[in-house]
Amino acid sequence: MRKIYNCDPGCPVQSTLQFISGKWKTVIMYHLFKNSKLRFSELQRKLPYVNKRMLSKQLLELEKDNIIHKEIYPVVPVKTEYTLTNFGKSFEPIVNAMEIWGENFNQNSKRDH
Amino acid sequence: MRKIYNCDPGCPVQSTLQFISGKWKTVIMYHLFKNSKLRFSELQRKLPYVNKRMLSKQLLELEKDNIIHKEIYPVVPVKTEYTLTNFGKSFEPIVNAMEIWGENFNQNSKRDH
DNA sequence: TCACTTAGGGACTAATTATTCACCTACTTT
DNA sequence: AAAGTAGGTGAATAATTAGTCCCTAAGTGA
Repeated sequence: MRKIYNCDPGCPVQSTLQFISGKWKTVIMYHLFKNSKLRFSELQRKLPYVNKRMLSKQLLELEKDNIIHKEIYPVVPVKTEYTLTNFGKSFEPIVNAMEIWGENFNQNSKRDH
Repeated sequence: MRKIYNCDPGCPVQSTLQFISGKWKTVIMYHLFKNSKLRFSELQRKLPYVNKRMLSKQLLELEKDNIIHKEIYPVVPVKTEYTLTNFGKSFEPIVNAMEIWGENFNQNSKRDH
């Protein structure tokens, strides 16, 4: 279980971190911003370094926090689809800023090498 | 030791996370953006829920990653000052976005209650 | 009938992070 | 001489995260 820190009322960054701290959450959200709808196996392919147990756990937490929505289709074999909720979408500026920073960094690393 | 994940080359968010994941890093950076220069004890006061061992470790990592700069004044008792490097400052859009999101969230929580 | 499919869950262990607590330096104040 | 100060560090422990391996459901195709 995640511990929710009793944030210093003056610290908005802390409030934000409650939801998105964790190593994979923003990455998952990033892929959902890019694709809007992804199946479990598609997410697995996009995050090959995260094993499925972990991925599953992170998705559960994101769902519990109402950041993503899971739709289960009772077909065989079963199919699931994950989408961002409106609440989840409110994190877009943050994920965007992270994306931009990372792209820049990757560019510079390539050049400097 | 932090593990640096061999990022999927296509995942800029991962690149970003290498530097700022961790529970307190962005909070520390946030305070340094607000104040530009802070002593160890001032940071302690701003993050009362983080003990100083942890604070010290996070500061060390941030310094190692060249995100902050530490200036030691050899007076008695010793005095230190932390500032953001230029590299550290490049994270401003991210920390800003987190600040804005958190402020909004705090506002809404207040209203909804 | 056997194997294969997708999307996980359960039990367990390993690795990493966070936290506590006591201790240090080198001088100043009481 | 004892206590206080700022800014830490080391050892030990607690808590959290990550990873492995095996299991299930309910068809489909060979």
